[in-house]
Amino acid sequence: MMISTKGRYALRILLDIASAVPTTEYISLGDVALRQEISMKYLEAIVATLSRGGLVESKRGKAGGYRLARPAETITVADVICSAEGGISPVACPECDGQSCSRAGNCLTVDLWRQLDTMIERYLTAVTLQDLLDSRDLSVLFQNI
Amino acid sequence: MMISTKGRYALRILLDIASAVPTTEYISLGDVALRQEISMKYLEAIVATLSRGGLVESKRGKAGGYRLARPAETITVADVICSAEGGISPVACPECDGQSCSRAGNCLTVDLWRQLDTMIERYLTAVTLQDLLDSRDLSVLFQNI
DNA sequence: CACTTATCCTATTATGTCAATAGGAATTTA
DNA sequence: TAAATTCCTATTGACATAATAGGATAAGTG
Repeated sequence: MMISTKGRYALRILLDIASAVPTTEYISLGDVALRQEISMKYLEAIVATLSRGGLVESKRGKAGGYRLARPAETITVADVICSAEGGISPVACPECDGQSCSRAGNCLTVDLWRQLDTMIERYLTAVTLQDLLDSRDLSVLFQNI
Repeated sequence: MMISTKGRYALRILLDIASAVPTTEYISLGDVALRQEISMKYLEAIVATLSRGGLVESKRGKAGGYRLARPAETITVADVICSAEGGISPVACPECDGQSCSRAGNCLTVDLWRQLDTMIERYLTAVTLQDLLDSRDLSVLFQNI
């Protein structure tokens, strides 16, 4: 789980779309496919989930396409990954939720994974699409978390 | 990739072994299996990689088993995950290494994933088996990174 | 020397998710 | 009507993970 091709592609796709000069313009997946060298069909599948997640708006038919549903400053990388992959947590931790946690030995690790989750989520929430578009130095954000 | 069952189990196994009262004692996988409720055979597979990674020492035959190869203070969670899963990076990033990075659009994301890797690795390197055994408050370590 | 308890070694299977593709239906514009 | 595009449902292939199986080797014990 965590960050697979789907998530990485989703981010690239959104950055591509967000680069449109009037941000109100609709970008077709055909154009994105050419620029990003990802197959149309796969793009469709990924964008569908982004659309369901409310990150992009679509317009069908000729001269249709996709555009961001919100300003790039308000869309975080966490939003993108969550939407594309249905979650961020790097640890699918069955021990955490429920009964099996009764064993004392396990619970030594629960806090570790929780803390890790928190950390990753904070970081990815701190970075927006606009930050990436501006090629901002992320190590600054990294310090401030 | 990232942290799968194998990695989580590996950590639990090592903590179990590390809990032995004289730390020089050899703990059999049979005992670990009972306490951790993991099948012997699966344990064997996981411990084999930990052994190859130099984290545990074994003793064969009757009254044999496993013990830590180094003090628990010197074994980090990063060591364990690396050994069990062959790496930590949550992003298998083919864009990062090599030719396809020529496209400018992609490179907006490379720094993000690098930074994330660094962050996770630092955190998991900051936590040792002993920290977990002591049930130390990890949020303190978390702040100091 | 047997016997028992272990680790070790090499396969194999089953499951599931990911990555990618395929074909066509619905919609909008010109 | 025609072209371009999003939408919808299904399917496939490949691969990694999770787990199991059977036996070989080693070491202690009576």
